Amino acid sequence: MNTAIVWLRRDLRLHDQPAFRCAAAHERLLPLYVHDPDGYAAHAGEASRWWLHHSLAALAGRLAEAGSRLHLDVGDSGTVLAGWAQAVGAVAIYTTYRADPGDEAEIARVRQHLADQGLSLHAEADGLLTNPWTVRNRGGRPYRAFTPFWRNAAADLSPPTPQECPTLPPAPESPPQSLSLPALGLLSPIPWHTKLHGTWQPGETEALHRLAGFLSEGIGCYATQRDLPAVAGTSRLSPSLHFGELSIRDLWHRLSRASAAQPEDEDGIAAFRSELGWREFAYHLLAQEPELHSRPFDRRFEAFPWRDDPHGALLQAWREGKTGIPLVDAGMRELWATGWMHNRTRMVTGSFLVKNLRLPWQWGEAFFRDTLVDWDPASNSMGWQWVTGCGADAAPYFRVFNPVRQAERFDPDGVYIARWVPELANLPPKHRHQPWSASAQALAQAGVTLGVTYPRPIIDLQQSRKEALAAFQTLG
DNA sequence: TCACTCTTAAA
DNA sequence: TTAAGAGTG
Repeated sequence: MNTAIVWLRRDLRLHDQPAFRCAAAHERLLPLYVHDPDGYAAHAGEASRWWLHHSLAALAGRLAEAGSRLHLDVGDSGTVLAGWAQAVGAVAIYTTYRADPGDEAEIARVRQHLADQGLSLHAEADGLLTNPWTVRNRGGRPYRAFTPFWRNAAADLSPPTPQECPTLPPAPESPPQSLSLPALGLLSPIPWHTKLHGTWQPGETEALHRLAGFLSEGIGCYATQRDLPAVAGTSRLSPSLHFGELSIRDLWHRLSRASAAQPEDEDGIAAFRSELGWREFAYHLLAQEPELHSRPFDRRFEAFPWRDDPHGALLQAWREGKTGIPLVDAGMRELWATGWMHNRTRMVTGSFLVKNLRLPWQWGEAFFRDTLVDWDPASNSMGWQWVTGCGADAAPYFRVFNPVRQAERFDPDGVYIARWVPELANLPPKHRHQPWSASAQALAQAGVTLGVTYPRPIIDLQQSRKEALAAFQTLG
C-alpha cells in the first residue's frame, strides 16, 4: 500500500494547501500534527497556542468531513514522524514551511533525521508572496526600507493560481492511536483564555467567512477607517494568515478579482495590499537578522541607556493598562480582553513603553508575543524595532508618539477610550483624552477621582519625551 | 562602478 | 530631520 503522511504545521487548511495537493496521489494519507515542545511552539505565547489548539480542532472537523482524520502526537518532530512513518508504512512525508530562519532550520533538522531512516521529506514554501532570501535592490543587497522594497521589488506579484483541495485518500486502516487534543498541552491550565471565545473563532471555515465579509463590506472603507481604533475597520485576518488557515496566494488572487469587480474599492484594496507588503517586508528583515526579536537592527542601540525599573512597577502598570494615559490603557486592556490590539494603539502603546517609560523594547516584544493571538515572529519583532527606531527603516528616532495627540486625532469622540476604560466614559471626550487636565468639577460630575478610580499618569509625558531624546542623542 | 542629485517616508 | 534607493552621467 502506497501511503504518505501530511505533516501539518502553519498551514491548517484544506484549500490551496501544497502538502495535501502533493500527497493526494498516494493511496493512503495520514494527516498528522506534532506538537514539538522544542520546536516552533517553544516560542509561541499563550494566546497564540490557544488559537492553535482551536484551529486544530476546526481542522479535525474539516478533515472528518472530507473523509479523512487528523492525528495528533507530542515529541521531537523528527523522531515522532519517523515513528508514525514506520507504523503506517509511509514512503514519503509532505509538509510546508515558512521561509524564515527558524522554520528552515527546523525543516533541515527533521529532513536529515528522516533521511537517516531512509524517508524523504517534501517541503513546499507557503505563507508568503515573496522569497525573503532573494529579494534584492539594484545594488544586489537586501532592502532596508519598506517603500522601495514594496514598490520596486514586490508590489507586482503573480503568485501561482490557487488550487482547491483534491479528493483526499483515505487514512491507513489501523493507524496507531492519536493523542487527544487536550493532551497536546497547548492550553494554559489557568483558563484566562476562555474569554477569547467572545471575540474569535479559529479555523479555516471562519477565516474564509471573515475574508469574504471583509472583501464585500470592509475593504471599501479600509483606507479611511483602518487607522481608527474605535471602528472595526481592519481585516482581522492576521491570526488566520499566521496559522495558514488562509492561503496568501488565494488572498492575493481574490484581491485582484475584487480590484476588477469593485473599482470603487481601489483605494482600500491598494491600502490592504500595502499592509500585506509590510508582512512580507518583516520576513525580508527576519531573513537578514535571525535574532530580530532581540537584537537591534541598528547595533548602536545595544548601548541604549534604558531606565531602571527595579520593582517592575512601570512595566506592570503598562501591562495592566494602569498607566494613567487613557489611550495607552485602552490599548493594553483591549489586548488583555481580546488577545488583539488595533494597529494604531500597538504603535501608541509601544512608543509609550520605549520612549516615555524608556524600558527595553524586548520587554514589550515578549509581552505582545505572549498575549497576541496574531503573534508572528517577523511582524512582532519588526513592529517593536520600528517603534523604537532601531529597525531597518528611515523613521527618525525623534518621532515620539504623543498619546494625547494620537487620541485626539484617531479617537476624537473618545469612543475607544470609553469602551476599554469605562471609568472615564462619563467625562466629555476632550477630557477622556487627558483627564488630569479636567477641572475638579468636571471630574466630580463624571464620578472620576484621579488616583482612586483612575490612576494619575505614572510619568510626565513632556519630561519623559525630553529625557528619551537626550538618551537617543548619546548614541551618536 | 562611482559620485552625484532627487524623491520619498507606519509622524 | 535622516537615509535608502532610484535615476543620471
